[in-house]
Amino acid sequence: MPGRFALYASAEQLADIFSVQLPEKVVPRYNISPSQQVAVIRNLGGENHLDFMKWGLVPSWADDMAIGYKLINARSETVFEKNSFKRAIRTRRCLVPISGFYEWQSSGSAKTPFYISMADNKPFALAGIWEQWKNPDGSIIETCAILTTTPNRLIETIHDRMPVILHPQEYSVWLDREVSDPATLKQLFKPYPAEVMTAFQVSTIVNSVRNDGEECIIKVDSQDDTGLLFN
DNA sequence: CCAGACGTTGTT
DNA sequence: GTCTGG
DNA sequence: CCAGACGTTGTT
DNA sequence: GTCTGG
Repeated sequence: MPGRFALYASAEQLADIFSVQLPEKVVPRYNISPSQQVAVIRNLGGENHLDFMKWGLVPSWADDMAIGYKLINARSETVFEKNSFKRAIRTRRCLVPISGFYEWQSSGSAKTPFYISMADNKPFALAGIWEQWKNPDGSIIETCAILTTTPNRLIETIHDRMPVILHPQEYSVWLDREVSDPATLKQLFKPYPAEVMTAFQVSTIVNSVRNDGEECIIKVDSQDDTGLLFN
């Protein structure tokens, strides 16, 4: 997956880490869901830009935007082969800056949300692709999706997939529109090292997209989903 | 050739 | 637009 | 990803 | 159960 993430870094922090020119003001978000506007970083004209677009990729040939609800993730193993992604992966790649993401651990019918981030709590980048779709009214809609891969040793205890997280030294090649060679890009599709990441259980408050407060990332004890009420 | 799909996750 | 299935 | 709807007619 | 909305 993931199907939910958070971004609460300051514009200054993002400018520093992602070499973004004139970052727009980024409002802290703790529960970013599919179909919502997300921040992405693209390289346009040799400079990195921070833009906002809808999460859920709508290919140029789509009849309507509904398909975007399905295309929030792209498997890195097959992204060069799938009709919906093959054009974007070659020439329209982006970084999706986040503070952390959520994964739900299934046990029988129970689903327990976990918040996963870097141990140093710094923002990092997911590998993303983006598209343009022409609305019948003539407007251009920009959308994006994130790549997934196999989990690392930390995340495999929670879930069987994780997003492709890029190392800072990989940002420039990922954003370089001159690069389109699958072999080169596939080298980036590996699980991020578990040693520098951390995960903890959070309240099911995050289950509802209507909740976008800091309480989404408050740690709760195992077996105690009501942590917020009693802490 | 044309028609129809184009995706992932999770669950069975 | 491009691929798969029939 | 999860939550919530799943519908039409008629009226405003 | 399945689709849509967020």
